Amino acid sequence: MNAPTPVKLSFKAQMLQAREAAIIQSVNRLLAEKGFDAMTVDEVAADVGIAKASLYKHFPSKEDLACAAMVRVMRRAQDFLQSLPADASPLDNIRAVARWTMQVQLAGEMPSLPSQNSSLRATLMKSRDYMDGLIEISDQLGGWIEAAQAQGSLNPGLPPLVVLYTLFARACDPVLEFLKMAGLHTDEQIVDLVMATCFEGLRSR
Amino acid sequence: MNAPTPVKLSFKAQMLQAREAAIIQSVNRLLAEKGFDAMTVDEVAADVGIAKASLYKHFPSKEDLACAAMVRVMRRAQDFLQSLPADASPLDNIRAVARWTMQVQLAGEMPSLPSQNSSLRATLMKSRDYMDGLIEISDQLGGWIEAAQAQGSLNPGLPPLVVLYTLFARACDPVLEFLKMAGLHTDEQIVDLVMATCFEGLRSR
DNA sequence: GTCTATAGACCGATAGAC
DNA sequence: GTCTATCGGTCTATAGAC
Repeated sequence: MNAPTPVKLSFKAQMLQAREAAIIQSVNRLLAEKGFDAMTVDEVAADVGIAKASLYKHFPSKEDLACAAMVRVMRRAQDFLQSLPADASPLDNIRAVARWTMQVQLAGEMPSLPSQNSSLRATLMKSRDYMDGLIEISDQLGGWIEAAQAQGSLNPGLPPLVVLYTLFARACDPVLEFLKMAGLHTDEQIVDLVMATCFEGLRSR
Repeated sequence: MNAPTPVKLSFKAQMLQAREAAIIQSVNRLLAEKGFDAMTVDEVAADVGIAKASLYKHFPSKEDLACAAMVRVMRRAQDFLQSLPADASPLDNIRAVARWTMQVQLAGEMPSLPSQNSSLRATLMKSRDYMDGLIEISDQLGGWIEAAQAQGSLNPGLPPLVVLYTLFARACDPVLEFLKMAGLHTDEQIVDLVMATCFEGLRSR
């Protein structure tokens, strides 16, 4: 066996990477519009335009497909976090993240997983990419939350964990979908309205 | 065929009703703890302690089982609405309903349905009991929302529909489940915290 | 000519329906 | 208790790159 030249290797790797990206994009879209249970592996293969067996060359199970999609959105979230201006206030950063999350969901690009599926949970927990991303995002947000509370722009009476979970929950808030179905507001108006209920609350100020 | 005596009919009806109540209670519990997709009809039959065929005597499909559970919680909600003191303020009533909804969810008695399943949606929409209950609850809450906004206790800048959907969404808020898993707070504390984020918002007042 | 990746048939299990 | 459909996962023959 000859050692493959760097060029050859890079080309093959590029091919693999490109295809994997296409797979993950399809999975992401299908997870967003149908959810994990309703999404079938055959469907994914058909959507990508490859055979099912080829899928299994890349990902050993349906759970791993979903996991890859989750890792992808988390990477996107991390990229967004890094793109925020360094001189912005903690509250502005937190608001920007919440807004971004809702925009992704309204754009139909937020994969939705059932929170009860245990085999899926196990796969996610075993994935270093997923867990590392989750922890890094949580740490980043956690720091901003505590800073915002210290300077009084976020309610200091709330445990930071409650604030963190409340922000995460915006990624799967059914209110966005319901308001979109109602058809009375543009996507941007919907985001503004839910941002208001989230940060200002339902009561008058 | 003899015409059945009133006593006999009432007895038979009672039996049917009792069994149906048992079925719906099992379905409700299973829907709450596993969700619609993960719940199997065999499981329901085993839980009730009857044959699967008997289930189909009562409910023609899995979707109808779920629908019956939804009608049940809606009845419970309507009963709760009627139990509220007549002299309470609109805001107090709204808060009481939100609190009740979260308590039901934390007690593991809130059936959770996938919002994307179209055959399930179709079954719900066709059910007069479900739709009537939903409309009645929405009307009741809608009246309180507008009254609360008129007297300035709820933010009048929010469309009433947004407030209504935000309240409904508390029935499936994943923050409750996450906080419960974290194990740092009692159920009552969790409800208080989420009530605070919902009505007062994340920002300081 | 060899070797890899693919396409598409195929299998076993499971769940809904009757 | 059976029947059928579907889905996750596997197997094999083949096409094409080198």
